[in-house]
Amino acid sequence: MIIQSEKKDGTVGKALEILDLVSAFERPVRFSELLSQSSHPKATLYRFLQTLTNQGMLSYDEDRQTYSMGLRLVRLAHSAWQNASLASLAFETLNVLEKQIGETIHLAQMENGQVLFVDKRRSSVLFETLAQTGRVAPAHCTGVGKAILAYMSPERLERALKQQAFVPYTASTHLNRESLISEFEDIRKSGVAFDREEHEPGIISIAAPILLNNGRVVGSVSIATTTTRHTLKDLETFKPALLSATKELGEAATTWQFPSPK
Amino acid sequence: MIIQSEKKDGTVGKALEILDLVSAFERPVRFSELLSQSSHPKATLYRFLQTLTNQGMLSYDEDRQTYSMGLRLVRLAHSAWQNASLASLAFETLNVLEKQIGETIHLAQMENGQVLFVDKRRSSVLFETLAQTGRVAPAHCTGVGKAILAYMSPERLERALKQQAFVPYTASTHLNRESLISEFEDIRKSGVAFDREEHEPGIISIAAPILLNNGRVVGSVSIATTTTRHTLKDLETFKPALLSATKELGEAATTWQFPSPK
DNA sequence: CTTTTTAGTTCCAAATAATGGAACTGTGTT
DNA sequence: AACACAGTTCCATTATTTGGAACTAAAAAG
Repeated sequence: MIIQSEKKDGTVGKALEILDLVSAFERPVRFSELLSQSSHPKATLYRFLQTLTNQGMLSYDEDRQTYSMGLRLVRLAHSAWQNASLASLAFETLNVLEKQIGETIHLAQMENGQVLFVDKRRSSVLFETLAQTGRVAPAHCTGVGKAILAYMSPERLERALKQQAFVPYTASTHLNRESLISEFEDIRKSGVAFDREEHEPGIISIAAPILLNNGRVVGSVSIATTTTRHTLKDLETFKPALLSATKELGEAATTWQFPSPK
Repeated sequence: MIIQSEKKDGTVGKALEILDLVSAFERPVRFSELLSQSSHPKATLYRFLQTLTNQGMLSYDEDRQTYSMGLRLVRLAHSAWQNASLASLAFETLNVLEKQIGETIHLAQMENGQVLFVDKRRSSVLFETLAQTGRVAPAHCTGVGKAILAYMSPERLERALKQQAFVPYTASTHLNRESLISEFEDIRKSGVAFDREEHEPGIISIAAPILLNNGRVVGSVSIATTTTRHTLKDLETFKPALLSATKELGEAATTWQFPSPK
């Protein structure tokens, strides 16, 4: 879905590419399945899988001869989540917002042109959005994604747009760069981005960027609901609470010296 | 704390070692700090950090010149957590147990000789244990750890014991292999392991292994509390509920063909 | 303001590790 | 028993990693 950056990072880059490959299957996968999806020769792929398994980045089921993602990733990711994501910083603010709003709340950051959810609060168990912590979604068709894109520097934006595949998830999904960009001015004017069922039918959201003092955008927060429960107009009423939360987060991120993305 | 397995896995292994190194700092870290902790020459370490940053496994803060863990790990770990951990499998069972017991519940698996928490339910916010999802703890001084060790095959156990550093966290922590092993027979006889303030003063727990039909242990569940709220005797009363939950999980894991660790 | 120290970055020939075609092994199938 | 197929090992060739040293930029000392 996402157009991969074709950087040359030697052996390490290739190995990590294989992690992405295994991850894409979302289930235990056989050697031959991976081989058919990979450009590497048999022996090369085999050796990579051995190394990664050995290292705990993958796990191998001997009985079924299948590879899946390894638990070492869970350990390493905990560290990332704690020390390099907005999640720890935002914990209390999201608690407050959650209580105040009573709808599903997402905290997202950009990762390689995609939206990465680093926290999620689900007030109602009656509906599930696709998002969970650690999950990714396309940027071009989500509230959180558009809220971030609209505030990016031209260079960052250019890089991010190149990574968008503009997959048409629903009838209202932006289908190309121009259509998407045309929305940005409105977003900057109002300070919020709406997801008008662009990713999932029946799911709408309002999202706002988290901005550092220097103007750089580091992430975004969204309030999501279903069309059966609320209209876009209803979401508008959450705007003050949302903006107050994102303002607080922006200040916290600045104070805590959260890295400004270039 | 953990004795690293000194396997030679070429460039990829070395790169991943550096991820562990950065992770160990638990905060953004400068090049020179890493250099002093690493056996690599300056230029080599420098190149590794570049590659890993480039790949999103680390993130680099240009202003402060510090490295932290990268968000790509969070994305990859989501996949691991969903498809290769007991967490998805155990979700409902833990929900039930949580309601039934009203104490903190942990779901753990082994990762490189350490206990890795793959889910945690905190019924009371009044006390915090060190455990969170993705966090690791030593095996030799935790209920979840001992419950797993006691049921391991001799070969697995030997490997795991070699990785124990026997750090004395409290006065009751097992200080050597023999002391630890001497407890295993009791654990197997009763089916549960107790943490008698061996990891954190004031924190006790009862834990039980999750066993596949073929007898292999894949993880464990614990119920933890504080000494101010309960005694070890009180924990004993949770035993039936705990064992019923782990039995259910063992059956589920067998049915769903959860990989048997060798 | 100049010198010195320290931290981070680049370079390149030598050393080492990755590569992949082909041969091999083991399991299941006709 | 012969075959097909998935997975594994081998090893000479090729390409990448390696790290000492030189370099640059920024900070501290004089």
